[in-house]
Amino acid sequence: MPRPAAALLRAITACTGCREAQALHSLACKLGLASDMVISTALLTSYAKRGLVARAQRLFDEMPRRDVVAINAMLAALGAAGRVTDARALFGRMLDRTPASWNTMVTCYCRAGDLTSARDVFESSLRAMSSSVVSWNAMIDGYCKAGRMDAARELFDRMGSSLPDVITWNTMMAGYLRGGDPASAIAMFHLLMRTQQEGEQRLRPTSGTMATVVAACAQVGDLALGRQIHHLIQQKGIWIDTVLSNALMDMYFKSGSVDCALDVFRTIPCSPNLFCWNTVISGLGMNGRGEDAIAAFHDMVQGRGRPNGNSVRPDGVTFVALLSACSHSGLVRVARKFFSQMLPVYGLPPQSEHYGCMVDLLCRAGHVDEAARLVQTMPGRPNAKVLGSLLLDAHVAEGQEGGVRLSEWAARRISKLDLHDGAAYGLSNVYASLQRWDRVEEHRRQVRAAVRHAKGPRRKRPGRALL
DNA sequence: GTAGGGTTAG
Repeated sequence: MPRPAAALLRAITACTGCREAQALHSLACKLGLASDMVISTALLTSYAKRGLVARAQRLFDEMPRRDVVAINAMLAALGAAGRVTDARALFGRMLDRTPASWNTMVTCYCRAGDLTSARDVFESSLRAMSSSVVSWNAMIDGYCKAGRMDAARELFDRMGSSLPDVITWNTMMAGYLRGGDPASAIAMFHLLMRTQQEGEQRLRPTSGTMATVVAACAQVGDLALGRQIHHLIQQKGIWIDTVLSNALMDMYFKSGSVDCALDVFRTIPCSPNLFCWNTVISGLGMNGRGEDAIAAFHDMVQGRGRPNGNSVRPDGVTFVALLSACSHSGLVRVARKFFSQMLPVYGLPPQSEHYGCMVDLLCRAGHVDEAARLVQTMPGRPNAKVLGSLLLDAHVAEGQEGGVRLSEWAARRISKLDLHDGAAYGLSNVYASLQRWDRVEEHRRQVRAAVRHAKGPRRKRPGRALL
């Protein structure tokens, strides 16, 4: 490939924005490289990654010739956009399919939640002798993400001992973790280490393996194992990327080892990204270090805190972390300021979880009336999250009759929401803790009645008010 | 140039 084409290709694969992709596209045209199949395929993928399927499609349609890689790229673009029917049609027209074509279809169906079709395509790929370990991994991941760990495990076991690669193991571990079974994720990690020691050199754990098992340690609260794994990571010289850094920091923060967490933060190999900052801010907050959390926030937006650090734009999660940090440390005035700056300064309209944080914070500080005003003036109808905060926190303002009244107002509003939300069932307990036994019975009757109503033949659409 | 996994809040 001539030098300008190679340079252009590198730029296309590395580019990050829509306008950048468009600029590189027109550059390719001016250089007379637009008809180059490799360049066009890279551009197609670049558009697809930014969610610009229509542009990707046009590029594809205008290609004078299309090889199997170009078609596979288009197939993936359609799949990522959820256009299952179009993907299937294109796949059906393909004369020679590579394993990547089959795998793309499996992933496409899995993402659309159609596991039956995914399984059909997967089995066909086995029959067509066009499968690879990637097909198995894609299918297993589909089951994992659908919460069907039994089916995932069955496939994993069917693979035998030589076919699974480290990604297969990572997928299974992550599946267990996401499915709320961190103990099984840890068990698989031990099994992986044993298998590797028995001579499977392909099964060297990656930073992804370590991130998952560390997250599992954090969930079961096994700091001892977590530390051991941290040592193992250093001993094996596994590269601690931002993902693994986050998992380690999170584990240390959750176990109260703030200094260890900050040590990890200081040694992140590149400039910390949004995820890293969010982890640090929430971690400091949950350890009662509200002032430090706020300082971290300022470092984040100003690009300080690290030599040659970049400025990072906060997102909604950042503000949940920041506001709850304020809440844990009783920093009411600062929280009000940040909350009011969200839209005008940072361009982030407060969501219900942010209102929830503010309600939580105001109630804890005894500003029950202000919390009530906030909920009553928030745009849209307050949902179970916000009302739940109000319900659970308003009576914390002890001895305040207003608090109890507000709690009850929230309870009534919740009972008008969809009861399948689960929040309504928690109500009885709150009443009980308020020692209002008369209301407990009354509420339980309401819940029973509403559930009967919900199960009845005239079931309304879920998510709508029942009363 | 195309196909698979991993981290963050409450």
